[in-house]
Amino acid sequence: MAENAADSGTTSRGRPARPDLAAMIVPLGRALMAAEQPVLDAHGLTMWAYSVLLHLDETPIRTQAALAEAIRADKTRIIAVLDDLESRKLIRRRPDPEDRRVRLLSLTAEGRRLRDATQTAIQQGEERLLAHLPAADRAGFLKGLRALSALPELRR
Amino acid sequence: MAENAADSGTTSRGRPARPDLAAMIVPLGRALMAAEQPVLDAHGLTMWAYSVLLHLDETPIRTQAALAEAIRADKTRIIAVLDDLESRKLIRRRPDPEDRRVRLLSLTAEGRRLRDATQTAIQQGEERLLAHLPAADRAGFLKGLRALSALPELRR
DNA sequence: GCTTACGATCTACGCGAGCACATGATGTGT
DNA sequence: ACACATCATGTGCTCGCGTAGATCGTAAGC
Repeated sequence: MAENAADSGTTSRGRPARPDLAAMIVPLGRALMAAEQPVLDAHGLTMWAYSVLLHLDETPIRTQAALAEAIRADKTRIIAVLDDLESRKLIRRRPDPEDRRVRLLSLTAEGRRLRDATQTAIQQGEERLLAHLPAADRAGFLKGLRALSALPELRR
Repeated sequence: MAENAADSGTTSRGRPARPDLAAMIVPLGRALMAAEQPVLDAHGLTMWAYSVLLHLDETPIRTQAALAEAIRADKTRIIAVLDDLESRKLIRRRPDPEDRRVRLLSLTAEGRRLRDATQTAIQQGEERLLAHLPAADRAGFLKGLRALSALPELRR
């Protein structure tokens, strides 16, 4: 069918049939972050703090360096974030009795509550956006997005 | 069906059924840009320069400020980029006879050639990624992505 | 015990990006 | 003519971030 060239991404002669993926995805990411910002502000969290809360009890995180890498933050930058979260009793940070060099990080009940409340609010905003898509496109988009996110090629 | 809760984004009790969109899209965008970088280097273009070439004859751009806004760049930053592109004869920049304050920007033939070559190379890389998706998901992903990119809510 | 390795922390440096303001050339309204 | 707006451009400030190196406490191997 005539769509074949478009499906493969380029027409037979030169000019591509779609914008670059990055040219669509990067601005979309920017817009999503901008939409998140007021929600985060309302919950008293920075992006980094929110990232920390999100990742904290997903995978058992042992070292702060590991956490920093997981959320793609600099390990020197994460410290102030953790200090703040700890002082607000959202996370716990105490020396591992097994190896007192490492600080064991864990969410407090309050931290978990705040994370859930924030994430719910954020995803409600996202749902309003997704509502603009026809159901089929929306499902396909999410499925494709999750699959791409899981690709090891993009992990690093 | 059991998928309904997941489709609406949250389960009945609290914890969401999917990662935040931004948490998937932003890293994906980063990865795509990282994948683009070597290609751009090979073609002697920066991101900004490539953005300029991409946008230049899509919409009739009159002022440099308009171009800057279109590619979401700072209008003071774009000048050096234009200087470089002009000195390499990839774009033309000359005063509008109608209004000699504005500089009319246009792609040269060589600029168009370089843009096409670069974009083709970039999209080939993207296609290798998309190839990991089942055809149905891939089509749905692209369709959803294009629809979301076109949403006016995200435009600004 | 000594040496080496590792984790957390701090400080200093540099880069890239956005923002605000100034300037010079040019248009436009009165 | 004069006041004001607009465009391109330059300059300097500030932020956020990443990198590198130093320090301190702690482990682990010899």
